[in-house]
Amino acid sequence: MCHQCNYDELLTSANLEPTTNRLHILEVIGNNRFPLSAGDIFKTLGRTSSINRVTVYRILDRLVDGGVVERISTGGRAFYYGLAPNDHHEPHPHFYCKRCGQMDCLNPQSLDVNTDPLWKTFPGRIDSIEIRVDGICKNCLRMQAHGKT
Amino acid sequence: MCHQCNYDELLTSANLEPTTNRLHILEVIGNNRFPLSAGDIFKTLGRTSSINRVTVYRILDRLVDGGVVERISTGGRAFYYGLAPNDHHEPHPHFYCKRCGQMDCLNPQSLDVNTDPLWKTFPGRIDSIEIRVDGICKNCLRMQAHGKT
DNA sequence: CAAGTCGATGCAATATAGTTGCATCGGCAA
DNA sequence: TTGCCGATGCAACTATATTGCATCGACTTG
Repeated sequence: MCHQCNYDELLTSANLEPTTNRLHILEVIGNNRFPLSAGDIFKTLGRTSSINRVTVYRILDRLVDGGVVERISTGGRAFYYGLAPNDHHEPHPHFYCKRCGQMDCLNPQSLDVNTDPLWKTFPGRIDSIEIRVDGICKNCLRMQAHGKT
Repeated sequence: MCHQCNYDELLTSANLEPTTNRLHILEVIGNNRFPLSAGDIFKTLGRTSSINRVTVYRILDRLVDGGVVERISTGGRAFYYGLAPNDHHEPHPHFYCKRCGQMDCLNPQSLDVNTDPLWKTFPGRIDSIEIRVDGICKNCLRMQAHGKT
């Protein structure tokens, strides 16, 4: 959830016209405290407005290109999307529950990573570093313990 | 490339019969110095033997379940597979070139990660931590510079 | 205003990666 | 011999994402 980001501004500063659809998508992503898949976003939007599935994909591509939104790979098949790191959002690792597919944001401090050696020695261009923790979330563990697998 | 791993042994110690197909797949993965996608593996095998696409997927699943092979997510759509960390193979981060799709193994020392805070505070079960660096590889950068985009 | 241009969007078709259901084959045990 | 079982193959299917082409509406230019 982000009370500090002005979505309209985020869009224009990425050279993207703030169309209704784009704002809607950005709001859905920004108002969520964990990353969502394109499908999730499509379903959420479908409840209130009418938008084409393809448009969702296309807008997500543009948002990612513009650096407004971050594309996160899961241990599963779909990509997830969250607000890209900016003044209000530190980069942070994610947790992916292999059982329920839920993806969560971890505290930026929960992993202490020193990337200096990499930047000094790597011969190509580095755009981003993604850290994902895979496992079973608290909820699924509890259900499993109760035999409700 | 692994001269130290005995693939047959790796399989049996994971309670998997060392069938020809399994050995072939494990060899392809182990003899490669960077992770491969299921499609890559299928194509490689197809040159010398005849194996079904589905069998490749199924064997890969078993190998991952058995902890012999590691499933790595890319910035792209397919999973990649490499030998799982063992006595001869330290866990290490990977680099994914967004241009050519090539995935590379990075030196285990290239990133210095302290996971202690996470293990202490995380309420669920942690199975693995995946670190991926995305960007453009040396080769693609060079081609770009020469205008051969 | 008419004509042209362009980005945003929609719809249908297609591509890609992976999965499922069911049949068969070969080895091994009863 | 018979029955069982895991490994494999084949075809169909699913989920996710992408492409091609048409349309619409805002804006520009004459």
